[in-house]
Amino acid sequence: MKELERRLLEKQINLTAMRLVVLDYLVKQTNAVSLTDMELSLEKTDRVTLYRSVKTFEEHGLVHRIDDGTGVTKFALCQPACTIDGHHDLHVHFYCINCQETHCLPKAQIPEVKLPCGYERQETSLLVKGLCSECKK
Amino acid sequence: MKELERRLLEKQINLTAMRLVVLDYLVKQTNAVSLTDMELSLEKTDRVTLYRSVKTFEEHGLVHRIDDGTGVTKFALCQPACTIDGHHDLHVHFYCINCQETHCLPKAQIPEVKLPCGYERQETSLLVKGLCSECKK
DNA sequence: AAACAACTGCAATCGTAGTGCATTTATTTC
DNA sequence: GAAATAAATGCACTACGATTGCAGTTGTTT
Repeated sequence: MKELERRLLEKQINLTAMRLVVLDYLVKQTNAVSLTDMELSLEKTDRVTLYRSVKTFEEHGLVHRIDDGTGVTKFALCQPACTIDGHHDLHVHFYCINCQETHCLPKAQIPEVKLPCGYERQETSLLVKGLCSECKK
Repeated sequence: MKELERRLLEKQINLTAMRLVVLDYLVKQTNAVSLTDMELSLEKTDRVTLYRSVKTFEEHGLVHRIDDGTGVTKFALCQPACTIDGHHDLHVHFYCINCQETHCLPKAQIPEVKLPCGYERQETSLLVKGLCSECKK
């Protein structure tokens, strides 16, 4: 359990029982999860508390939010490079239209995009929809 | 006005007064628009009818939906290549965090992305957030 | 003109995001 | 260690976009 505490402190997030539970849940996931996913999986938790816990995590660079086009925001743990100063990981996200799961593809980096003159980039997100390797079989 | 009618018929969309009004509005926009935008701009229109009109347009490859991360779906006219069989245009979308407008960048094509083994791509979307050329000044 | 299909508009529902506030828990200060 | 203060939590409630059901309307076909 010390590992979880270390991860929170490392990002300057105060330790609470709730946050440890949420982080514990997140590290066990292989997919991005929604608030509803968390709410259903974690007993006796309040949705708003989850909402704010995850928001805190996001602000401190511990998780990132993923918009997979379903209209429901999902969350996943960040790579270590993300800090309170910003999310520095530029990986692709994949949404499987069959199993409806959303994965991070850390090995697929978002390529450079040429913007029209005068435009300034601050964030980039790339979402691929299709069939994941499991559903493709 | 014949031009608008032609565009609908070309995509096998039945002509109605409502649809002509919606299409007329869309061709005049330089940004992607939300249902609420349309609702406020077009007098005496019902949100649901707009919803269904745009949905029909989308299904017939006349408009595409854009998820700009704001949680509100936006719509914009497609390039001619889009048909009832799918949307074939792979341009980048840009969301300006200052003016909060969303543009299509037809000249910025989405680069090829290498997926992990076994994954099958069906759609790709790329969103850049930052400052548009107007707001950068 | 009757029959049918397509379209429209109102009412209502659903689900997620988000806020306000009172209570609890943790931390600091004396 | 107790009071004061700050942070975190949980409940109630609001806001809003997306979507469906259904009845009424319009348009088409025969």
